[in-house]
Amino acid sequence: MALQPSKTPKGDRTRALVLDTALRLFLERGYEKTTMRAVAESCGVALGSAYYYFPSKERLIQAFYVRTHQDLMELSRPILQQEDGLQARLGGVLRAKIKTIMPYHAFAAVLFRTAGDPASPLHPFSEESEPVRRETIGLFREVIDGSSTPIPTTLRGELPTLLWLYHLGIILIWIHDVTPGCRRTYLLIDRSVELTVQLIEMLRSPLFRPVVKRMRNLIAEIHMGGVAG
Amino acid sequence: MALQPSKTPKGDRTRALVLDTALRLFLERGYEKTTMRAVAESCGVALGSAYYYFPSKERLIQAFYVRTHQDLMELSRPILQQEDGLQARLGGVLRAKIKTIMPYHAFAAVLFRTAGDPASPLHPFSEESEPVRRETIGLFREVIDGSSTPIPTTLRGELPTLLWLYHLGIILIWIHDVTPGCRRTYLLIDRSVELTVQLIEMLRSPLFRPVVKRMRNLIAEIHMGGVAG
DNA sequence: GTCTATAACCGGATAGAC
DNA sequence: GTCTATCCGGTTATAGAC
Repeated sequence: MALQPSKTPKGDRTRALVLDTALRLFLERGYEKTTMRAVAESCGVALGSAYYYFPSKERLIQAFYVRTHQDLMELSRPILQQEDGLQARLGGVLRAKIKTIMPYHAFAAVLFRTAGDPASPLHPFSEESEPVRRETIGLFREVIDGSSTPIPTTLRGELPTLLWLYHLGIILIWIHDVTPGCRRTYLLIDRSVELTVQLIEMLRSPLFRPVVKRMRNLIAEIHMGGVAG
Repeated sequence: MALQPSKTPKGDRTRALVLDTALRLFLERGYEKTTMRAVAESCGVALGSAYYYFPSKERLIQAFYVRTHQDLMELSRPILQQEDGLQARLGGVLRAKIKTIMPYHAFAAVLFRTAGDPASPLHPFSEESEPVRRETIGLFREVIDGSSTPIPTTLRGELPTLLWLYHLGIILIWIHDVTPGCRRTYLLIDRSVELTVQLIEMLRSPLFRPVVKRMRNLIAEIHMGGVAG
């Protein structure tokens, strides 16, 4: 995670205090309006101390990613134990993802705006995001592997990464969703999961052999370029 | 374009001067390292004057979008006049797009990092981007309409927007492309255009009627939510 | 070596005089 | 429409305390 805990218990406590305070203030007044000075003051440490633990304001966001990711992993476990249809597994995990980030919807825009910036340590394809990305892709592999629905073997290797990209798309839509309770996002999850499962089932037909093969080559090319690699 | 040129010729000149200087400095030393003070100093106006024309540093980027977009429209005209196969038309326009933005590859990251931020006036789905977006989607409509390749009628309405999204994906890959001359991006354009055309042709089969219908509903849902609407 | 605190620095943005 | 002066907040330097 590269967010190395400090060496002493005291440091750990201070670190957690700063992070909790920051996330709370982000929720209360948004990211931009929360100054580092306010975070430090609000939890009774000096500005320099906050920077000792978090080298930049952005790093506080990374901690947020890690935190909600852990929530997702926990929420997913019972789902993957109980369900065995692909549709229920995939839909369950996606709904769980939205559930974990829902409290932060008000300032989600800022949290995810680095998504397009390869220079930022926070964008989903970056080195720093690698552990979380790997785990999430692994989660989608589990979604597939534990499912009773037969998967086209030619696509089995790539599918987890594709589903991860798909889940990024859902998050993008959630960011823009203004319906109460983000109903629309949940609706879109249901609809698109249905469609996705239908497509996956179709792709098993030998009719699609050439198209699937071409897709695989394309995905392999993209991987070589470093994206999602 | 909402980048209203000012009423007086003098203002016009100053405005253009600031913009040209800014883009030049962005090219020379990158976006982050170009300070507004440097832009102002470098073209002999006061800092406040630069801000009189561009209310924020970000707005200079918007001017860049508009400029390269105009380049694309011009480059596309001869292509669409000469080619009539879908593959040649789509591929030609996408290669032209990359050509127009290629000089800015070094700082492309920054230019496009707002892609995920709904709060920014610059992200592709925003109100301010609407004119450019509408024109670009129109360009893709022309790509389809003037093509000799038959298009599944059920998808004809949505296809331009889908192609526009696909072109955003290509740009995302280009941003991350480190191969000399961005060879990989051009290769991926060729490969993915081939695949896309093949998929479009397949979707004409009545076999796909239910899937296509479901896709249409899904896209309509997303439109209603405001994304790409 | 681990942590805290204070005082700058730097650059984006704004106010208000002319 | 152009300027100067100033604010504001992220970030950094540094001096020391434990």
